[in-house]
Amino acid sequence: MKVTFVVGATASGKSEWAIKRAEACGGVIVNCDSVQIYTHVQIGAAKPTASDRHRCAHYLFDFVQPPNEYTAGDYQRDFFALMPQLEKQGADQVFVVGGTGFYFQALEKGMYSVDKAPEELAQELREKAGTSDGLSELYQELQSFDPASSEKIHANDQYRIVRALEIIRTTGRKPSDLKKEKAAQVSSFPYALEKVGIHWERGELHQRIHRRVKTMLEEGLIEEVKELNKLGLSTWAPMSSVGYKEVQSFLKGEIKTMASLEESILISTRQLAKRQITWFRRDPQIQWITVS
RNA sequence: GGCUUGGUAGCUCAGUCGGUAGAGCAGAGGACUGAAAAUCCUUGUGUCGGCGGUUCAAUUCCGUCCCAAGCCA
Repeated sequence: MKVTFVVGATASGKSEWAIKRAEACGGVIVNCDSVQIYTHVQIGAAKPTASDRHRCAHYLFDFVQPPNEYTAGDYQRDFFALMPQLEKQGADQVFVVGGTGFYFQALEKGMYSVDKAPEELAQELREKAGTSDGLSELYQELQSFDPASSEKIHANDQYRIVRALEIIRTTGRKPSDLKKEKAAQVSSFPYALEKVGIHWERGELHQRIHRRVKTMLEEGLIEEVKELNKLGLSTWAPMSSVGYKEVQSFLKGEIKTMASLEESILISTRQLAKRQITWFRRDPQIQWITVS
């Protein structure tokens, strides 16, 4: 079975490209986008439409129900559970499509397994990291337990400091050692792999993003967020993704006008695209193509 | 037409009691092992509206003109 990673920035046309190819060779599409895995978020997530899904089989879309949240580890497990099924069904070409570099990395390089940190611990660490004194204490703790990790993590990076200490306190191991051990294992990706990236000149990409954002607003993104809020999902993970968080601010009155709502979604989307490009740029195995 | 307040980085603005300027945002570049559409780092020379004057020196003071907003006619 052959696997093709289809990567690129948001709005680059990855899905369309992959669907065409899949149609042509009887392949299937597997999602690799950290928002499109969730149910309920529809317009802002830019999921494939019903008619797209008739064109070829789609997997790992639209299946994580609230209030569940999902991680790269979950994704990796679900992916490798799915593949034998696809093989049994006779699929011989799988297109893994999305913009979440971290998830692609989880597939290719694996994830070292650690027990989940107890919720109370996570809570405690997060609270402490919220104050600047607390944060620098935590950072010092990290420095003394695992200097190698602390060198790679910036003192302001709350999120990574908390995560590293979760691992240290629950397993007693150094994250840098876990990483080293994992890297030493020769666990290569078990399928024939090719990587394709959809490339756009920056200005053209920005135009595509502009069109997409306008369309999302026209199709009722604001209504969608209101509905999700009614269901009590205002703090659910996908609600802090691009588009959703800006509409939340708009509904709270922090963003005053439609024009500035559109502008701030545009800015966030461009920034997301830039981060995605930075992520994929460092992988020399990606074959960049242009489409028109 | 008169008065007032402004005109400083792409945008919003700070500042220089005269020695040619800095923040936030945007932009650009980067990091990334269970929230990743998240989180974090690096990066700021621009006729300081134009033209004159005073001065060793003007973006800063003075004059004048232009532009914008407000008030009065």
